Amino acid sequence: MDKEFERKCYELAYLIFPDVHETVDDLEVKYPVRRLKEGAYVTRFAPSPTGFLHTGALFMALVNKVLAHQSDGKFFLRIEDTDQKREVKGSVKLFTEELKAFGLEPDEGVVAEGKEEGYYGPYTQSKRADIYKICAKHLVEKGLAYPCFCTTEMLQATHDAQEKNKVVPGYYGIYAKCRNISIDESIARIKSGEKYILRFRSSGSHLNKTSFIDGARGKIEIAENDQDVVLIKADGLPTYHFAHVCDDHFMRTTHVVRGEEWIPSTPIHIELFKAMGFEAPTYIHVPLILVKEGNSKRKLSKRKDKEAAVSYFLKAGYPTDAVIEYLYTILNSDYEMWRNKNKEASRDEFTFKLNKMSSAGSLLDIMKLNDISREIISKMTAKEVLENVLVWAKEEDKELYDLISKDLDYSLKVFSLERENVKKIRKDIIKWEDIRENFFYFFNTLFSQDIEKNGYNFEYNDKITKDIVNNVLDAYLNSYNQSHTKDEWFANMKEQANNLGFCTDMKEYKQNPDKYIGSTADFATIIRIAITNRKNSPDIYLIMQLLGEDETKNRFLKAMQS
RNA sequence: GGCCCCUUGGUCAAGCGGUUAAGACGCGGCCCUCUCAAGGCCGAAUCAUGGGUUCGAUUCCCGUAGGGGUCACCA
Repeated sequence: MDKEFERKCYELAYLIFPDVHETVDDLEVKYPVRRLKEGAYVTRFAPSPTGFLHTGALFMALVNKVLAHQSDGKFFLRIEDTDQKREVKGSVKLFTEELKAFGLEPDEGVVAEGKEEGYYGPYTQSKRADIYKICAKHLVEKGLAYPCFCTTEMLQATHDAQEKNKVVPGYYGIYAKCRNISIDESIARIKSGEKYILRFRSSGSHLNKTSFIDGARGKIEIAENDQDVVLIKADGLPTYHFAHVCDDHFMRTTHVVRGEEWIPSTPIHIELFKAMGFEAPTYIHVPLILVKEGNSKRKLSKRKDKEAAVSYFLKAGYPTDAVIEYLYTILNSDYEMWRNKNKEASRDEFTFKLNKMSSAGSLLDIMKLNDISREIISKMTAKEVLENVLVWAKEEDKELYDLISKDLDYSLKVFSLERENVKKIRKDIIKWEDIRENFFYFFNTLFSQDIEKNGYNFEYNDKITKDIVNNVLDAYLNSYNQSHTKDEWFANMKEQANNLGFCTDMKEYKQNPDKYIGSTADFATIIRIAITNRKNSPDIYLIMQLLGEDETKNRFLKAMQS
């Protein structure tokens, strides 16, 4: 009887997979266990090519890479393209380029569009059909997989009835209609050309509990799987569940890092690994990155949140290093502490610990990222800033790129402003996008554009009238001397201010504001606006030195004529 | 709804039975100052809730609430 059943299973397997001659054992030989140092992690990043790289995915890739590299292991990239309907072309190119931009390029696998490296490939699921067939055939032979002839409508009807009767929905037990079809009948129906898919024959029960040790969370207890999940879809490609098992076994993945949304389906995977006779990897479920909406939190959504796409950070010009540094702070709870003690150290010196990984979802904190980014940029030399800005502007702000690259020596001086040879480095750039607003007045074209668009923003009031402004500018222009030192320059400004009725003693001014037109600060503000058309700016002395005497004087004249 | 995960200030969080409950970002104030950014100093702000266990609970156990996830021939 058993022998007879076994024979029939083989017959069915042969009928379904007439062209498959290799066996699972052949694959074991073809993809041998990796020869790596004891304790080395083999991890992977396995996105679906659906159009854009999600910020949460970047986080996942980071965890994977850090774990692998910290243990002298391997980190590979696999493309999970078994859902052809959702596939967006160009995704692979985008993913590989963006990962590279953040320093998260894989050691193995899909390294660029149309380019794979490594001995465990192919690393694109749609090219692995043969492997899945071999594995599926193996299960059919063992009686652990069977053809299912149910139509989508039938499945839907069952599902609805289950919902109505408040029983656990799904394809299992008595609801698994095709599970008990005899092999003879299955063979006959397949031969007659009836359409079918392949399902797993689960031996579990949701009444029983099973558990697994999550690498970050510890023991997780959960109901056993009893669903006869689909293994091979009508299009001949495997479902995620089956592909995951076949791929991660034969790619010899040791640790699967994935989002916590996968916890509920882990029992399926564990049962599948067991059915195939494979050892399951260690699962590490990481929290989702959330965003605040009203009083609650939700997953970063690509439709609502621009930050959900990694490309946002690239476009805005955040140094990729800043984004990674920020991600580290939510990756390991003691990272910030470590960073404060080791300000100059490389991140590679930090030991990432799985048990220090937060298990609650974190809110994406743009303010924090901004702070980190500002700090990182403040540590760059003018030359580094220039190089970074050029790379960014070339892609994102062509006009700015042309202006900056026209006179590199001048641009370098501009970026040196309050950056080099100073005690206190200016910290007002968060991302390269900010460069335009912070430095536009150094470029005549942009300065003129600004005046044209906004006019001068002198803040006239009862005391500071248009006449006063013109008097200030006139007096200042006439006394202006480009060769003044900073002290001479300041002394001169005070003198001019004093002559026109401004108070040059702040304490005195605060006590008797009515006696004066304004203070030195007000006087300086008028000068500042003439030069930059902004109320706030870095040291105006330095700005005028950089602009040069002619341009400085031009700007005073221009302001007076307005 | 079933099942699972999570819960310390606005945010990221340290804490592992006894603490004035760290630190960082953000916020407020003051100082410095030609303005801004920065910097210095100071400050406000947290253990979701109810029961246990204990001499003592933020910490251990149970329940409740809240948030999130998941229940496809998607991944």
